[in-house]
Amino acid sequence: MLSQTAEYALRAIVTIAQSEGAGITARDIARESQVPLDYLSKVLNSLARAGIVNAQRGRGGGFTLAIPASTMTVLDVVNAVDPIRRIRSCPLRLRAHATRMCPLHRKLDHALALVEDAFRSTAIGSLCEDSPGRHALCEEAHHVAIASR
Amino acid sequence: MLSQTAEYALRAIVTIAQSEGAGITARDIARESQVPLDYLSKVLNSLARAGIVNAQRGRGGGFTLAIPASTMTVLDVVNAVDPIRRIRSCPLRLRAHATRMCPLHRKLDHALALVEDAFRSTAIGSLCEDSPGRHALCEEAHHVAIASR
DNA sequence: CCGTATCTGGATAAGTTTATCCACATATAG
DNA sequence: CTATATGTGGATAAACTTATCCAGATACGG
Repeated sequence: MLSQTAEYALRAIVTIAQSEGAGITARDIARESQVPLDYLSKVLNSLARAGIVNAQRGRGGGFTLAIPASTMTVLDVVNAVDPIRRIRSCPLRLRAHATRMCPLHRKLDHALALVEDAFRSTAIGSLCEDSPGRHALCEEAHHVAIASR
Repeated sequence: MLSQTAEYALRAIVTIAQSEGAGITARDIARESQVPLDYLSKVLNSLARAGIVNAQRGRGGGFTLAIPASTMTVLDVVNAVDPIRRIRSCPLRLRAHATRMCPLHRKLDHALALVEDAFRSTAIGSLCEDSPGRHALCEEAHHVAIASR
């Protein structure tokens, strides 16, 4: 549902947010978030142009958040690289479909709205807090990794 | 968010559902739902193999729903052509990310769950009912179409 | 000023989705 | 039985996304 690019962008943002504001290089982000460096560079570039992160070139450079993690939302990040496109008019563009297709597209747009709302109400900062004992996903991944050896 | 293929499949299903159970040819579905015929054929084929529709070859043939419109859900159709893939384990597959990436993926999966629920709770039949006065999308599309002349 | 670390961005390739073309199988009407 | 309408499916192309490579610009440390 989410593009690979958006997934990478979110991983990168979380990694930057967790670097304690000190700045972190693309190379380190790539390693920590398991994203191919060269592709990540493009993504980070998009985020910089969107004003989501600050890029600092040269020795000692790297990336920092341009917006506080407590304020920046998942939606901000997703929209910067791969905007959620709400369905605002019938793709068929025919009045005749007012009673035939549009109930469908209203439903689909409603689902998009749910996602948009969920993303908008989730601050990046809230993804960086330690909440011990509730790490279901990664625990499971760990077991799977072991099982598949 | 939804693939073009899923959008086409849903349009096709709604069109079949509205054909009053008499059966409708791929050509007619393509015309009514504004989907390229040759591509639609593949999609209909997938739906047939998934048991969503019945295909009847030869003269007088066409497609009918294999499940009542009141029972078939949007999720059934979407999953037949382009399944919603929930995030059941951390894509990074590292225990070290239990506290660093997984809060993100839990959130993303939660959004997927919202969409899945919305799709599962919407029967195709409910998209075929006339509900006069609430056709915002197509009305707007009509205006846009006029304005862009 | 020099050397190196870093981001920037163009070029290209690989992979996936979407679209098109067309020969063939199948069923019905007459 | 023949002619025609229809779905099936393989081959191919076009478009888009994702990935890789690498030369260049920029900034800092010494």
